[in-house]
Amino acid sequence: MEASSADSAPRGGEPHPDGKLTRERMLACALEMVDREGIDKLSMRGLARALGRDPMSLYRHAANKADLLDGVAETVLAELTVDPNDTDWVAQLRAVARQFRRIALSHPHVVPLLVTRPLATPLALRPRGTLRPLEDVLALLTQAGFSGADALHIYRAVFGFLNGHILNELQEIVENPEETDDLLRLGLHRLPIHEFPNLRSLASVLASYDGAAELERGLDILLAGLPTVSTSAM
Amino acid sequence: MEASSADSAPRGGEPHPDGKLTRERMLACALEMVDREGIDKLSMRGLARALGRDPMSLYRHAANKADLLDGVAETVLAELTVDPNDTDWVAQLRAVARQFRRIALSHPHVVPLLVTRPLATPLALRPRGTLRPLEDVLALLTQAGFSGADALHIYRAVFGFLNGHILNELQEIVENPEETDDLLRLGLHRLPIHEFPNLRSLASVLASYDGAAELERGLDILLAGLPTVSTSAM
DNA sequence: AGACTGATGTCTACACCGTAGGTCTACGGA
DNA sequence: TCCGTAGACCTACGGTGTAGACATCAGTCT
Repeated sequence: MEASSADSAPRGGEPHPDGKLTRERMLACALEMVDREGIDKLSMRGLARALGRDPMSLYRHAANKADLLDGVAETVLAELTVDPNDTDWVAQLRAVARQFRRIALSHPHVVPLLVTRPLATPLALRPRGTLRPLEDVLALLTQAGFSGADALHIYRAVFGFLNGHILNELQEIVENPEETDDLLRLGLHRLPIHEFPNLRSLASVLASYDGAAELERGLDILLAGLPTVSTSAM
Repeated sequence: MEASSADSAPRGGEPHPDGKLTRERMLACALEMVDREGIDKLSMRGLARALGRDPMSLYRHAANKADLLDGVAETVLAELTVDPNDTDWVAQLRAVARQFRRIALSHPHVVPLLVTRPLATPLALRPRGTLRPLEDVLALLTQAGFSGADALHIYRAVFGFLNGHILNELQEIVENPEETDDLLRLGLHRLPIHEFPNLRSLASVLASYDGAAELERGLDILLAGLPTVSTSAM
């Protein structure tokens, strides 16, 4: 008996960790694997191996692999909390934005899921945890006196910008981190000089990218510009 | 001879279209398939079938499947043209933005590639066609009198916003297009009323989303705000 | 002319994948 | 006591990406 159960969970994690397998445990483990090795290294079989279970048991807690990925995205997004009762809506949105950035940076491999999964699913069918921030921001803004339409508009502007920003920030990858010369560090020396003169000349600027500052400046522009245009154009 | 060649390319497209298989032809076919059925329905074998070739021949023109996907993204992005000599940089950026939106909307299934692929590759190793718009925008802005650093900053702001916007716009999916009632059309009736009151009450606003207008308003805010902050904060 | 070389296409094979369908077990309520 | 149901497991099927060996052929050099 022990032989067969040991055989059914041969490699990796504990053979039978303890107690039952819950959706949370499964998602937590999946998140850990994605954080470590990236999305496309996550397989149902590999996840089951890490949990010490049979691959098929996962389907008790997730309908699909797609559903599992949705769950991972939801888990990460659940770290984001919005206080709909804050009376200073600008400050609250800033706080949310900083939070969002921090979460994205600490789970960079999940970001593709965050931006990509909603493209496949109509709003109302998305995992509920995903809709929570939307609902809460709407509450925040209507309590601040905005109409529903304007609230939605502001939500879209802020989160659109936020998604764009973290996509930008996560693209800053240094090729040879140990190099001291910026041009070599970024690998820009391979670009033909006559084809990409501007890009090459920006090596030092590219190397000193400051994501946090960039986010703040974007928010400055956005939050300053938003209320002035919001009602007039709709 | 004919028998064996017909056997090697059994289903789908022409058996041996004509002439050689080029990278362009392969990418064009791949793009077509992605546009039709989405990214994850694209397999090397399926693509080969559609081309009437052996799956392995694809590897003469793409190192990987990843490389092939990069190629598809590059192909699409190549439709984007920037005129670096336009003396009105604001107008030119607006034109680029509208172009970008149009391209993204006509290849919605490629958008995940566009926003996601650069996350894996350091700037200098990205497909050249992908860097072309960046270089050209930098040229446009430095010719307009901006410093390199400011030019880069503006590029990031605009394209970050652009990415965010189209991610937003592509999320607008109606569940039952034939329904007339907005709440049902969007499927919002499934959301528990007491948990998502704000969201549910916005059915009509959600249903009348106008992407083009939204883009213009965002550009208004961004382009108005950008020059005023650009040098002062760096 | 003949040999060599490199690009291109083809075939086979391998390890891995997602998951349909069925079975075994344990348990809680009737 | 019996049944229903939830959880876990096993087997099996039809796919996947791609390594590695081989075939074909155009061109180039001798």
